[in-house]
Amino acid sequence: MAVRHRGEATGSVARGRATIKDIARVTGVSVATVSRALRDLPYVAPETRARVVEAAAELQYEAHPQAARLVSGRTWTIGVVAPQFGTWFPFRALGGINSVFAEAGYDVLISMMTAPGDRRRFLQDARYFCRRVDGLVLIDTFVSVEGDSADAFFDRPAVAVGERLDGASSITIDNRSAARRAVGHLVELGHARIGLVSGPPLPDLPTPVPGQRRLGYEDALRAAGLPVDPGLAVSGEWTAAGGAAALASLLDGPDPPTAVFCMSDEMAFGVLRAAARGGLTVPDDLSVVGFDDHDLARAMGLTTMRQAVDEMGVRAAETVLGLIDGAPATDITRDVPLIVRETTAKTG
Amino acid sequence: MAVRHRGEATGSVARGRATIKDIARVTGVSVATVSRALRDLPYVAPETRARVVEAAAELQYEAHPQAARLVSGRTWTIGVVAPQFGTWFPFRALGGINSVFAEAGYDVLISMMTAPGDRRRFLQDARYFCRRVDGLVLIDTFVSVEGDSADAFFDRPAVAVGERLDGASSITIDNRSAARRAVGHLVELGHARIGLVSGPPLPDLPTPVPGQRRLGYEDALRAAGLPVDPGLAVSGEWTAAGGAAALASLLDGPDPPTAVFCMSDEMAFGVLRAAARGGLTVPDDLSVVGFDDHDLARAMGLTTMRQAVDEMGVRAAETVLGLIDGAPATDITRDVPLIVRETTAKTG
DNA sequence: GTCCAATCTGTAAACGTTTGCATCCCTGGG
DNA sequence: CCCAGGGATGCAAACGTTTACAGATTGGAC
Repeated sequence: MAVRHRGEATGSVARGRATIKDIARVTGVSVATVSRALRDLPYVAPETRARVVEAAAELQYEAHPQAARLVSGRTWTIGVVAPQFGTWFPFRALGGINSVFAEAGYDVLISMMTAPGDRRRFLQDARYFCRRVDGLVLIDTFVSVEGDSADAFFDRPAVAVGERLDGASSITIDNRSAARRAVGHLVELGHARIGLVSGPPLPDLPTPVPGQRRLGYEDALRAAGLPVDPGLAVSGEWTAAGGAAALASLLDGPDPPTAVFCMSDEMAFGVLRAAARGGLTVPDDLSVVGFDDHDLARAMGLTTMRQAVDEMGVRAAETVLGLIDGAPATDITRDVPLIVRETTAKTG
Repeated sequence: MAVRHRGEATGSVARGRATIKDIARVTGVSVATVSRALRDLPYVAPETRARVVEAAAELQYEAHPQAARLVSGRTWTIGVVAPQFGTWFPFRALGGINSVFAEAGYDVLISMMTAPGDRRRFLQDARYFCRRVDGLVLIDTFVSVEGDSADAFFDRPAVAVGERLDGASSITIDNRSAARRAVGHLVELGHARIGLVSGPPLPDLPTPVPGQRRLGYEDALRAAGLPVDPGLAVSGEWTAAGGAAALASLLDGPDPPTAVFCMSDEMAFGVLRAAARGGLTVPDDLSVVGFDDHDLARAMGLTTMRQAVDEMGVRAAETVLGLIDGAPATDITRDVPLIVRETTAKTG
């Protein structure tokens, strides 16, 4: 239990604070008028407003948000929940999300799912978390609330990024089609044995993403009349280390691939590194295509599928703002362009 | 101006909420007793507490944080401010910070400085931001508040990570000594011409970090009796692209270095890439040492100075918690061990 | 049996805003 | 001259808790 007794003395000493009451006394108007003047509401005489504003500055008045929140019911805060703020995707999205809300005058509260897949604790915490926010952005959360749809459960406008969630708006990509195009690119270059470096399989994480991308991979092979060899698909952690290990096991096989499609750029970086250590030259001996357009992908010359995560964050934030203003729910599917760089080439 | 009128109707419909008053009515005790029972305060009969807890569960009671905050004065929220949540360092720290506060029952509010160096706007916003939090973590913020020390300005316990701030606690590293050891490692390997790939010079960002690291670099050279050649020091963006550009200019010179010390791993990645494109083999033709121990450094085999950023975040968070409980301010300087991997070797 | 302290509970006053309603004043149209 | 209407303001009731204080009840020590 994270409950603490609230009464303890604190080390900090609060300096005397001015309240709207003080401003009212100084200017000789009522607190109601002060409140209205400070918020630019109509029905305040310009001259009165000026006096109030001046007095507020004079007294170094700083609004007390908690009080306003209590009565108005709005918290002017948005919650962002992500499985863990340690991986590239949610972090990058957070940047975009934050910029929009900051501009709109909202605070951003973050909540991390303690452990990926710890759904019970998440749902328990989520209930309380919601109370403090006007809206929610769910990044890669993949919670489905049995019975309840998301909006009923959270009782707040919510938008999911990277997933589709029942009862919430969403910003997603078509993972299957993107994967198909990534692998299609390799096919066009003449590759016939194309490996798949996949993220962890379903049971570990309740996300449909790896499954969809795998389907896209198979789609592309079938479309080209190529066989789908299960021996060419390996999975591992969503990290560079995972990618390196995956490639090692691929190269161990009897008939190694001439190209690989990686489900994330971080895995691709590991693949690149493992290839170099194994004496393979990229792209001459091995073509590699990643997924994400990670910050380092450009510098690495990695061919990849661009998932503009920060923009997805921006769109998600804008959608939340819209929902708060009463706009209907929407599902946005974003394009995922292929960015050809230097890790893919025609087969020799 | 980010001021909005608060009165607008929202799209969401609040479901009927139970308050402690309802619980009081149902159980037949007073609200005071309910409040005490729910918070595990002493002087509540066990049987009463049980009834209250049961009723709360029955009514699906969810506490209303705003109200509690108003009267108790504590917000149970911590503010984290960073220059921009787009770079690796603050992001990584955020992970550690968040985990500690989540465990301790605090919310984490984030605030991004809109533009690096936009001090005026930051200070203006900061005042209001403070009011909503019980404590602050300042990541790489490098604000100095003229006249006021940080604790007086914020009027809240504050700890800085990555910098030392007047009037705040801090979690820092000794940048000069770390750089000296990094370059010392290269010296020990027999390198005599050692390049420096530096972050942007001072005027761009009010941080002493690049300056300190440069001093450490020079220390190491002088200690080894090597000349300090200004032509061997180039600076660029803190990114892989910046690193790549820096190396290119270094290789352009009349007498290129056999080793380089990079002020960040991301720059080092760019250097690695540029070296490969330039036909240089690492570490045979060029030794490279980075700084940070970025997530990808291990997978890249990069020799680097380990700055365990997530742990720094953890320590920072713990320090804030301590300050809130009245502990005295502290300045922690963390070790920065050299991690030797595969990008450094003896000169041929 | 008295008294004191400790335990338990209730009453009511905060906390600093927002907001519905009432009031007052002024202007202009009839 | 009267009245309608709207602008400007004030009054006071919320909002949902926490907490100082005061009672009430016990149990044990004298």
